[in-house]
Amino acid sequence: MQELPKAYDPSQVEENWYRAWMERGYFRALPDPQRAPWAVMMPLPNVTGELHIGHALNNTLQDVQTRFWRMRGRNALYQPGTDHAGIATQNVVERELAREGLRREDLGREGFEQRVWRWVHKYGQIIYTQLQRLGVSCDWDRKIFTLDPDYYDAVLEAFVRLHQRGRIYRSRDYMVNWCPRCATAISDLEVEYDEVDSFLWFVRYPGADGSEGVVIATQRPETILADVAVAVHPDDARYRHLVGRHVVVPLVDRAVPVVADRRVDPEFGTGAVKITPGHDPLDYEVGKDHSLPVVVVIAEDGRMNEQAGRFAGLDRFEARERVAQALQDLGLVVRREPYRTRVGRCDRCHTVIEPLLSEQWFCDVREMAQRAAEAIRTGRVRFFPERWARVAVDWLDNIRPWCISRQLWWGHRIPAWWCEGCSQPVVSKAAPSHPCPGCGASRWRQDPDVLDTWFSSALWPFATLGWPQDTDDLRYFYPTSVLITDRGIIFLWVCRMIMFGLEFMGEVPFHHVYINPTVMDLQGRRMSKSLGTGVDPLQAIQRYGADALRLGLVVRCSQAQQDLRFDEKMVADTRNFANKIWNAARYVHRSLAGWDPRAADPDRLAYSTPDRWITSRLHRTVEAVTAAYQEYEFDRAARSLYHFLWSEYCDWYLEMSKVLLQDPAAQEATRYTLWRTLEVSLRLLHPIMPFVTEAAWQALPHEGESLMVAAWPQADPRWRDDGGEAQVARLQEVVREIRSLRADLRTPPQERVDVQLVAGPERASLEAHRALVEFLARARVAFVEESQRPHPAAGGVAGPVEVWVPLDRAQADRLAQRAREELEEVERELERVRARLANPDFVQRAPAEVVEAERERLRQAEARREKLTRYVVAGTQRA
RNA sequence: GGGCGGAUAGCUCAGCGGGAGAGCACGUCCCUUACAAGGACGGGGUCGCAGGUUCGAUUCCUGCUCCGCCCA
Repeated sequence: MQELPKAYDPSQVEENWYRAWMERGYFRALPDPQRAPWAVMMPLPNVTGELHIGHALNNTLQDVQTRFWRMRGRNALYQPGTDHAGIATQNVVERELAREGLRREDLGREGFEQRVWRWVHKYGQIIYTQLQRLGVSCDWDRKIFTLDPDYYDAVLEAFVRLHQRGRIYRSRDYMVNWCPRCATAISDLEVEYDEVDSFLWFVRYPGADGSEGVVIATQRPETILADVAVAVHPDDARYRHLVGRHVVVPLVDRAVPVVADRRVDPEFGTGAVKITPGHDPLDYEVGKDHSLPVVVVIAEDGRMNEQAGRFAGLDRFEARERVAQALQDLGLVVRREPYRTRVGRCDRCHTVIEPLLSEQWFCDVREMAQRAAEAIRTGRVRFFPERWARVAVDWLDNIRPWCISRQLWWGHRIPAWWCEGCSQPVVSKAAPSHPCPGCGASRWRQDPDVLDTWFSSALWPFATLGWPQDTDDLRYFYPTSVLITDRGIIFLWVCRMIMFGLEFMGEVPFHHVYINPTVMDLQGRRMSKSLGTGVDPLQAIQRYGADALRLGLVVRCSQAQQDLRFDEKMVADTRNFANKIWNAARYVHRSLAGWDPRAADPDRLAYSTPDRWITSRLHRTVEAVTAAYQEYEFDRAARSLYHFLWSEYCDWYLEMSKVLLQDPAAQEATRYTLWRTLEVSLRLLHPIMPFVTEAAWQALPHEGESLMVAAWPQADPRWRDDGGEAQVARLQEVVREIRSLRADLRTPPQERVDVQLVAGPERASLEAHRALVEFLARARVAFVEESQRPHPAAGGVAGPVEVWVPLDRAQADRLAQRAREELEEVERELERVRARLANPDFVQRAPAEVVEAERERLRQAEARREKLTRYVVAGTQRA
C-alpha cells in the first residue's frame, strides 16, 4: 500500500484533474430526452481585460450549482462565452493607441477593427485560461463570442424582426446622452454623476418693448445662444404680468416669449428660467408643449457651431467663460453665485455628457417591459435574495424607449441600408438586391452605426442555443434554470434578457436569478485595477489553490448582505481546510489497511455508539447542505460542511476511531464508517472544492471513475440516532471538562490524569465508553458513588456527571478559586431564571414548552450549584 | 429627493423573540505515529443610539446617527 504525500499540493492535482475531466467529456451537455436538463448561461465577461475576483466569485457560484445539479442527475449545461462589449472595448483599444500617439481615425475603420480583434484574441484567451484554472465545468465546445458569425446573425435577425413588428424605428424626437469624446450616443446607465463646484449666473433679459424684462438664473450661459423662451410658474405672482409678452435673448438679440409652465420650480434662482430645447431634456419637453422652435449651438464634437455666431468654433467650456464675460461687458449679469451642481460624465472616458438631439434608432420596449415585469411579479422569474425583484420591476415599470444605435466602430453593424439617392432606409440582413422603391437607384450604403452591446446580450440565453434556428439545444435547454450575476447587471442584462426572451421565445429565459454579493476590498472599496484594489485570481490560485480560493469566496457568500469584503489572506485559511481533508483521507486510507469497505453490507455491521453518532450527524449534514445549495444559501452549505468535517469528523470521530480500531469486534464497522462518512462528505463538498475532493476520493476505495460524476447523497432518516447523539454529546462534555481541569492543574501533556466520575444515570453509557474517555482526555477513569467523592479534589460538572480529580493540598488551594468563579456564574444564572419564573405573566403567557425549558434550566443550574458548592466547601476547608 | 443594504469579539462574518456564536488574530501548553497548513485549553462583546410593542428584544416596530450601493 502506497503512502500518500503528507501535505496536499494543489499544483500537483488541479491541472491534471481538470484536463482529465475535460478529456473524458464530463463538461459536455447534449440534449438527451431521457434526462432532465439544467442550464446556466455565464453572464458573458467582456473582453476589455482580465477577470478579477468578482468574476471568480460569480463563476465559482455557477460552477457550484452546475456540479451540484449534475451530481443530482440532471443533464447540466454551463454555457461559457465572452462579450465584445462595444464602447468599453473600443475605449481600451483607443487608449492603447493613444500611447502610440495614434487615434482610431489614423487607422481607418477596418484597420481599427483589426486592431481590436488582436486585443480580443489576447484577452479572450486569458479569460478562458483563468476560468479553467478556477476549475469551472463549462461546456467549452460551446463557447461563444458575441461577434461569432452565428451569434451575429441572430442579433441581426432580432433587429429585423423587431423592425417588422414596428418596435424598432428611427427618430430624432428624443434627447440622447452624447459623449463628445467617444462621439456616440450612450445609455442613461452609462452616465455617472458627480458633484462639482460651479456658478449660477443671474442674467437680465430686457423686455422686447424696452421694459426692464426679467432676470433668469442659469448654470450654462453658453446655451443662452440657443434660448427660445423664458418660463415661469403660472402661479408665480411675481411674473404673472410678463406671461405672453416677449423678452430679448442677449447676444443673439432674439425676441422670445415668456411662457407659463408648471414644471418650473419657483424656488430655483429667480423663479424665471430660460428655455433651451436644443440642449436640455426637460426644456425639450417644455418646448414641444409650447410649440417652440429648437436651436442647436453645440456640435457633436462639443464645440460651438455656426449658430453660435462669434462664439462658433470654441469648445463648450471655453464658450461658457466667453459668453459670461460678454454678458458682463453688456452689464446684463446681475450677479454670480457659487453653485454646487451635478454633472453627468461618460462612464468610460469621464467626458462631460452633452444632452443632444440626434437622429438614432430606437426600440420601443414599453410593452415588452410590462410583460417582463409581470413575469417577475407572478414569480415566473424568482430573485434570490427576493428584494432584488422589486428593483427590477421598478426599472421595467419606468422604462423609456431604448436608443439602440451607437456611433462606434466596434459591434454589430445595424442591418439598415440607405439608398444613395433618397432618404428612406431598408432594413434587412443583407444589402437589398432590388432597386430603391423610392427613387429607383440601386446603390445602397449600410448604416454606419452599430448596436448597443446590451441589444446582443439580451439574446444570450437563447442565441447561444442556436436561435433563430429551431434547434434541439433550444428546445431542450430553454428556458434555462438560473442566471447568476452581480446587482450592477440587473438593468443591463437581466431585465433585457427577460424582455427579449418573452418577445422571441414566448417564455422567460430563466426561472431563477441569483444576485451574488459584490466583492470589495477590506476597506469596502470596489475591486478595481486602477484603484490598486484588485486581486488577481490566478495569483491567489497559484499560492493557495483554486479550491481554497473557491471556498474562501463561497463561505462568505451570504444572502444577508450585498457586499463581500475579501482579502487574499482569507484564502490561506481555506487552504488549511483543503489540507485537513487531505490528511483525513490519508488517515482513512491507512486505517483501512487494504480492507475493502465496498464489499461490506452496511446493514449488518456491528456499529458502535460513535459510529452511529457520526452517521447520524452525517445524514443531518446531507440534508442541510442539499437544502442550502437549492436555496442558493452558499455560506450555509460551506459552513455546515466545514464544521462537520473539521469539528465533528476530524476532531472527534477520527480520534475515537483510534480506540475503536483496536477492538477486533468493532473494527469492521469503524473502518466502514470512517470510509463512508468521508466519502459522502467529499461528495457534498465537491461542488465547492472540486479538486481536493476528487484527489481524496480517488485515494480511497470508490465506485465509478470520478467524483465529478458520482451520485448526490441521499439523507436517510433511518440513520438518524438521537440517543447516540446524546450519548456522544455527554461523552464530549466529560472529556472537555477533564481537559479543562488538566490545563488548570498544569498537568504535563504526556501524563495521564486520574479521574473519578460520579456519573449517576449516565454511568452505564460512560462506563461502556471508558476507553474512549481515557484516550481522548489522557486520563485513567474510575467510577465512584456519591459517598466516595475524593477530598480534596478539583471538580467539574458535565450535566448530571461530576468529574473529580483528586488533589494534594497545594493544588486544592489553586483550584478552589476556579470553582468559586464558576459558582458565581451559576448563581447569576439562577437569579435570572428564578426571576423569570417568579413572574406570573411569564408563566401564564409564554408558551408551555418555553416555561418548561426554563424550569429545566433551573433544575440544571441548581444541581450544578449544589455540586460546585460541595467542591468549594471541600476546597476551602482544606485550605 | 426616493429606494435598498449594513452597523454583533481586534478583523471578516453567522445568528435574528426566550441561554451572545464561528473562522482568523491573541494568550498558555504541546513537534502524542492523519495533519505544526496541526492539537488541547483559555481571554475577549453595555449585539450603533433613543423610544415603542411584548411576560421577555441583539432579534419585531418607529425615529436618529454613521458607512455603502442604486435610482431620479
